[in-house]
Amino acid sequence: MAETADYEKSNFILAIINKDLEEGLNDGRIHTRFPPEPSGYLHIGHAKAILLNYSIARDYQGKFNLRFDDTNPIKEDQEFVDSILQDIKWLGADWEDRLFFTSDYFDTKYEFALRLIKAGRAYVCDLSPEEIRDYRGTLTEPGKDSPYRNRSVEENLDLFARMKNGEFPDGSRVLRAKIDMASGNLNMRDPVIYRILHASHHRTGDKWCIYPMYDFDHPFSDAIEGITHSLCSIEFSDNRLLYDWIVDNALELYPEAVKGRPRQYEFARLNITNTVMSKRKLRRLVEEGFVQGWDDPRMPTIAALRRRGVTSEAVADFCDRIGVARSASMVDMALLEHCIREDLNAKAHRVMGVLEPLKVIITNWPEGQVEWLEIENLPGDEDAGTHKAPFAQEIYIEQEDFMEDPPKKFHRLSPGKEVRLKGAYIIKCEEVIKDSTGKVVELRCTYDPETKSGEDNSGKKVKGVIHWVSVQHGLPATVRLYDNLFLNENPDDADEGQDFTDNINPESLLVLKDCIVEPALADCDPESRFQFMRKGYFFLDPKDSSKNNLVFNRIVGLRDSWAKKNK
RNA sequence: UGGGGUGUGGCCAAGCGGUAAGGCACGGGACUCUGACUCCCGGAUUCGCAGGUUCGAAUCCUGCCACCCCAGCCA
Repeated sequence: MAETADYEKSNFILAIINKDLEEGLNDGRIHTRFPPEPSGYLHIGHAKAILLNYSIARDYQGKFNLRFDDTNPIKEDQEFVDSILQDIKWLGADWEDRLFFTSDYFDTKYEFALRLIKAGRAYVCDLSPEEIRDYRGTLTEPGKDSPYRNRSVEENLDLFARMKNGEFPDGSRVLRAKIDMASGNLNMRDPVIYRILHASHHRTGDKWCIYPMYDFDHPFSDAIEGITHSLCSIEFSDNRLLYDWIVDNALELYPEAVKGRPRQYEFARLNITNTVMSKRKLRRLVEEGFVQGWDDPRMPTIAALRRRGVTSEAVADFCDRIGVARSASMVDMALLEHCIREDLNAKAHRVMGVLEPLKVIITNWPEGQVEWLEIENLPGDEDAGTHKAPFAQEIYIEQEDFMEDPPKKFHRLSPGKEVRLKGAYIIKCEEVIKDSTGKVVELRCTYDPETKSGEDNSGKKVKGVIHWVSVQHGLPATVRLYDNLFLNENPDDADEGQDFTDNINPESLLVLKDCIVEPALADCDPESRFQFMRKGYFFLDPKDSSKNNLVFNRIVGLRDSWAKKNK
């Protein structure tokens, strides 16, 4: 679990909230929201936004809404609503009874549009999409007024009603806010606020053939719900001027519909090294088969993290530690891994699993004898109890724990040397058996009966302790080792003519099919995480694992200073 | 002379005029029946750069520089 920070959590948004509270804004109410569009899967960058909004509401005794921004039926689907709901629940952000859809307010929004028209602040424009773009001007040149800008209120009302009634084809007309075609802020150059879309909506069906645009819809929805602090990412900074324009107009023209004045604040979106976060890129990875799906454990999606075995507590701790600021940043993947290890170290029971087995025969062990040894579930935590592991004449150890010709400071097994088997005895390597190609296939060792774990009176001191599993009792398992999906810290750093997909790590997934795990894992809770001692943290794959076909995902490896030193 | 932002150690990030928090990463050491965990110790004379104001500046002012975002009838 996350430790409580020994310093005051501080960021610019909390500072704003504290100041607002001091000044008595919004009658002291704090109300946030998370507004996903149901058009894709959530990733860890969304988790940052969700947890930020949720924790602010929680910490200030405020409220947190979940509102789907479903204004574009062409891209949206119930399937995504379902997955998003599941992800947010998993993260622990509780919207209580405030699950909304922006489409719930389509009628109110239509009325608001009518009022804008009547106030002479919106007009129906017949320009084609290309013409609208041309009239908009460029970054450095002002735009020019649409020839339809000064239609009469009556004509606008009539045309807008006919748009709504489905009399015009898609793209033929739009409703625009009348603001300023010369504004330096492109969003203010008479933005489109309604477009014609003869598309069936996942919630409203065929009721509408005009749909509001985000810039019109979002601020108004915030105002309707009584949101006080509308947090979004930096790229919406330029939209804030329009956001305020809409809210001002709502307050003036439709006060009975709104519950206050929401303010928009922007913070930097999350980037993490060696992965990608944009919906477009994630979609390509899935559609072009670079990964096996949205929940492939190598993906940064919430679904993938969950499937991999990462806990929501670790994700929350991570989001807490990265902070909230406005500068573009790229957080080191090592921090996420650290948060995962810290969480799992405290709760994952220790078991033994041999990933790449090498058979060892204890020559002086009584044939057929089996001794059930006690293994602590969580060293240092007696309440976690123990479990039993069978020790017998034939065991497996890790191939890499034996070296015929070891380097200095190799604390494991080698010819004539001793090592302790975790929780069992000290053994000595007497003989190395090889196949015709010279590959080591078996070790003959002797054990010292005086060295039983916990009852060792031999006075022997060995540096190395290795894990093992009884051949006779071990359970076969498949283990999937995951590594960064991308070789580069920034996957977009690609050579001329290449793109991020050329930086994919060919070894991001390593499947080991001949692993052996201790029998205690036979009936384990599929929801629990384990530490395979000296190997890392593992989780039963929820999709592919079954009683007779154990499949473990490595959530994250252990820190390994030996491997690092020998790089 | 378009608009909006951002620049604090390798990566995040506090700081808001009183003399550089914290975390990750990294290096060194201790401990260890997980080369894990844990525990110590180490690091910015300096806050994009240059001037200025001040007894005193990362914090205020001026001017530069670098980088990010915006020209969907996407969100």
